[in-house]
Amino acid sequence: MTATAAQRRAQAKVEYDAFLAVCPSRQLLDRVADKWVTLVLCALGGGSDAGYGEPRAMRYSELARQLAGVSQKMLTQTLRTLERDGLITRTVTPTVPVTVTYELTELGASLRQAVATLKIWAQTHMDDVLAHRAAYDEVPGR
Amino acid sequence: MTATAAQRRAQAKVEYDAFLAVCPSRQLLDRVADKWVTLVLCALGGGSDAGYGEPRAMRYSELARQLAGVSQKMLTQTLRTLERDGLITRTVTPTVPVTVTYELTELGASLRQAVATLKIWAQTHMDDVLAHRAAYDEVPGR
DNA sequence: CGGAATCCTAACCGATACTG
DNA sequence: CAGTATCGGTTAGGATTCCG
Repeated sequence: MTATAAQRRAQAKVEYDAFLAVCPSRQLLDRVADKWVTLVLCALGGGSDAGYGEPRAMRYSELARQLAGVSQKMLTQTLRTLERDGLITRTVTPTVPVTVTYELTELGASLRQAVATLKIWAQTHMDDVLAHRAAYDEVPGR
Repeated sequence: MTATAAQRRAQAKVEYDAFLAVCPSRQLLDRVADKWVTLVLCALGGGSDAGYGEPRAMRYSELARQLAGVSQKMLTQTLRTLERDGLITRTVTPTVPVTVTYELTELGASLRQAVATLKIWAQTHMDDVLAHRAAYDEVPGR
């Protein structure tokens, strides 16, 4: 007996998943998708979400203060993955107590620029989206 | 007794969370973050992840076939939120059995363009990222 | 100060079954 | 064909505690 329809579908799914796993866009999106990734990028980029300054190095505790909502677990985790991906650098200065600073790499800065274009879109069109959303929610039967 | 340090931190967190909740960039990112949102946008945009065609209407089952990994629950859910946000339209044709087609709106098409810039970045820099990642993983003690 | 390790809950999501 | 409804497993992520 040859493959059933269900088996063929399962196979297609596996292949598609494998494709997505190595798709560069997908990998990037998975990074950017993370709430704290973009916020850290922003903070190190020298601006809060509005307004831009010069990129600058920040200490762990500075970041924790600026991103008020983050747990230290998520902050550490986020910083690790960003370091691993070469988007930021981690510098340990052996003072007492120890001082750790984080800074955008060139690669990280360029990613921040790319993400900024999404921000532009958001500022231009997000009120449209919200209007549609409100209109949609007006209709009772759904 | 006035507010403790812990209380002040908690307060800051609440305010920051509230800020993020209404931040347009954040709201957009939360949408784009969704794995299937970008893939549906892409499919309706007429291209798989590589290559572009003309935007075109697609039926529910066509989408399900092209996005091989998606469960019908996630597909429906994704389509609903996109429709709610005015990014796609849903058209029901009362044939027997019923035919439903989805199509990008102008707004949706423009978002797809914006996301495409991220794709450019990915194609340009993602191998750098992967190289950093591999180098980082080489070092045993972490 | 800058973490690492542990526990625990909320949500997400897939699989399955049923419907107009 | 194009969904809706329900159940259950997985897991992301917060709170807490401890360490160099």
